[in-house]
Amino acid sequence: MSHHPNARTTDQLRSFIDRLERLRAEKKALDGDINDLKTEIKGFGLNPKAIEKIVKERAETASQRATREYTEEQAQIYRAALGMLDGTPLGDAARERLSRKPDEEDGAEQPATPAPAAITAEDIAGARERGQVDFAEGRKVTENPYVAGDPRRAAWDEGWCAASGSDGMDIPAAFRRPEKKKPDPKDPSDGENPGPDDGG
Amino acid sequence: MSHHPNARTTDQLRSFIDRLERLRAEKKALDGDINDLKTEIKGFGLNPKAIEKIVKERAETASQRATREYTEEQAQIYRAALGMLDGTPLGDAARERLSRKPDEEDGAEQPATPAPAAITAEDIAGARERGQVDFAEGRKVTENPYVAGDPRRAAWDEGWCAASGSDGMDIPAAFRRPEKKKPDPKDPSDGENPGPDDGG
Amino acid sequence: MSHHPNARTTDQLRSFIDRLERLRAEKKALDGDINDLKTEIKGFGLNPKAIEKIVKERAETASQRATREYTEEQAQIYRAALGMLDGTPLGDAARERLSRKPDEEDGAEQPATPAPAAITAEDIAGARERGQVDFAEGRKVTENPYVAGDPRRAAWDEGWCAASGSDGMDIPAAFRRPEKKKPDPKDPSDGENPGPDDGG
Amino acid sequence: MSHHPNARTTDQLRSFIDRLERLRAEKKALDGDINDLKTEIKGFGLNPKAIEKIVKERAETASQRATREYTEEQAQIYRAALGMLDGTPLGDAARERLSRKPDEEDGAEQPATPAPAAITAEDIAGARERGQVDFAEGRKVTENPYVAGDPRRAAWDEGWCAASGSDGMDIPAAFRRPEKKKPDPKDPSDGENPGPDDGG
DNA sequence: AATGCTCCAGCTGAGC
DNA sequence: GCTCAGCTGGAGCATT
Repeated sequence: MSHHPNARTTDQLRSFIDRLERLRAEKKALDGDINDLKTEIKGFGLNPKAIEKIVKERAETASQRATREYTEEQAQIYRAALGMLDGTPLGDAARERLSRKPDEEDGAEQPATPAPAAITAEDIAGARERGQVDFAEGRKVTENPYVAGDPRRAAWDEGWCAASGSDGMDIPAAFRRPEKKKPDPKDPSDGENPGPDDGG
Repeated sequence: MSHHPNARTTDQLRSFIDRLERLRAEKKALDGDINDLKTEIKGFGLNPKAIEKIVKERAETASQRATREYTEEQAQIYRAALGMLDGTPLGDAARERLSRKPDEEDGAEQPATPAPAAITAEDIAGARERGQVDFAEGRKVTENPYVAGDPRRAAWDEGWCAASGSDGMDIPAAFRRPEKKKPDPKDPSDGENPGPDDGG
Repeated sequence: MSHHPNARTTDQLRSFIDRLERLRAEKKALDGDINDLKTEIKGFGLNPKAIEKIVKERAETASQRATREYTEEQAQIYRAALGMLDGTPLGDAARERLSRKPDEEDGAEQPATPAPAAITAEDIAGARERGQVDFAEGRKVTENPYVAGDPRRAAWDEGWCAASGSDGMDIPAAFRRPEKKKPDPKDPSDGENPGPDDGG
Repeated sequence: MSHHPNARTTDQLRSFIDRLERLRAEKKALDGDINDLKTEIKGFGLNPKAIEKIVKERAETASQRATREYTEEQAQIYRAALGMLDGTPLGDAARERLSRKPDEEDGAEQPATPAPAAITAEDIAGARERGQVDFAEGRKVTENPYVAGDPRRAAWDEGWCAASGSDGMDIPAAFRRPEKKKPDPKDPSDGENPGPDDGG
């Protein structure tokens, strides 16, 4: 007993507790940092929630993303069936899905995107460039020349946005979150263009 | 003490506990019912998750919906700026938002939807009907004649889906959830058309 | 098309949604009821949180209870080892646990409670009765004659409490929750007898 | 436009996203570390859940602790009233609370702990030492000479445990978590000394 | 600003 | 052995 060789157990216990507490503290600190960052984002005029959404998406694995999108497609199909499609037409994926014959169901890796046939990567790049040009020439973002379902449509969008982001304005208006002008919660001018009641 | 007028307190206590337990039990029972329902849905070949999504949306208040959509718009704008728009072009709302002049920011209730100018409720109804006809004539869902951004586009979609839902097939293929054909999780043929790994 | 035999799918979809919404609504209603009940309890002068605790305990299975208590014992032993035992001496179970020889660990169902040897159910009943008598004779609840670790101690407690509950006062003082006399959160007279800041 | 001074907005956006992702990653890493630690604890023969409990307690503010203990007291009183006191006699605080006159309710900072009158810090220290001595002399932990309610009781416990922790055994048996010897869930020898079904 | 509630993710025990 | 449902703890949100 002179040299209690295992007050060690108690020491270990103490050490475990210390380590646990330290780890929890670090986690808490990170929470603080994240909050600070969100504040900074808000202060900069951007929308933290939207950014978080993007971060979450980027964190998804391929299969998670697939599942999520797949579910969303089905939801859209159901909405259409129920007559709930309210100004948000079917997405491309849902559209493509509906156009399949029953027996070519999933698995069967057929051409997939039905129409665009001959669209190449260059076409895409071209569309992007054209979006930039169109912006420079004063066309509006609503004047995308490509039809929905055409992959070039998104590319043109990107080009237009890219150009619009480098035009000298400090923050493009649409990027900014509108001022918190406490909108009367009783009349959200429902359905028109709401703007936020920032907390949901 | 013959008539302890307030063993009542203890009785009350007991009663409170009983009531609480009963309520909690009922809640638990409902959880069970919901699970059963989901099983039934799955058994019927529909996707419970997608249905839940719809239910949730329908439960939203106008302002919640507004906020959610608004956040999504901004996220899309950010994605465009980052070059992440991957085949999913800008939604109408985001597009409309980007087309505004900085000074007509939100609040100012100007015409809102920019272009469609003269589109009336009748036009919408007509588009819906045309969707039904087009389905009957064998056109594909991808052949929606209306341009994105045009509200008639969604109406046509609805019409097409409504018609396609009453054509005699028992469950339209696209409604069904594909068989659980254990997709190799290593190769979700990412981006193509995944189908689900239903649990996510 | 005259007799779309399977607008049934859409009908089913609609029905599923209805049922889901109904179930969720019922659940929500129950939440409301529970809240009302808590309000009622508070209004009656009892402590809803404490009651919830009891309800939760009663809902536990034997094995859950066993596990919970076992964990608590170990926590107590650890606390003792760390010198954290702050006026809350070791519980009986922990005490009993510490007194075992290593090799008679658990499983081995030996006499278990070490000392009380000859205490019978009648002794317990007697102790309970004595608690009632002692209350009637004006003894204080702190004057429990049984030593800790003796099962009769709890029985006496129960008897005393039972008697004290039927003495004509409408709600025994200790049952009541003290008025919300906004205690200065800066000086909770920490450690003495705090009373609540009810939310925690 | 030669030096688009505010592709800066997009750059900022990118930066915000990077920072957010980094912070979230660090948090996730910490979760991993915590899990590793728990595994280590388990491997060492100690009970992670019990340790977590201690860590949580230590993290509590004074007022949180006060509230928690207060609620527990009331729960005990209610249990007593309901005849649920199952071998776990009233705690000191509850006992003290019950012994008050209605009008000296809380707030009024009267002597509080009723009896112990003259017990000093030295008495406490003495009791602790005596616990150590008693352990050395072979007394059992159940032979605590102090009556429940007496603060020296806990001190003696601590002393006894401290001594028992340095006696040369590597891990005192009671510290260890028993092996996972799949206890028959039908007969947890409920109420005796259960040992764990570790997860609850 | 603080607290209570709701939702979600991560973990744990059961079942094929 | 792996997946699945259930649960518990934490984070976000609404409210006062």
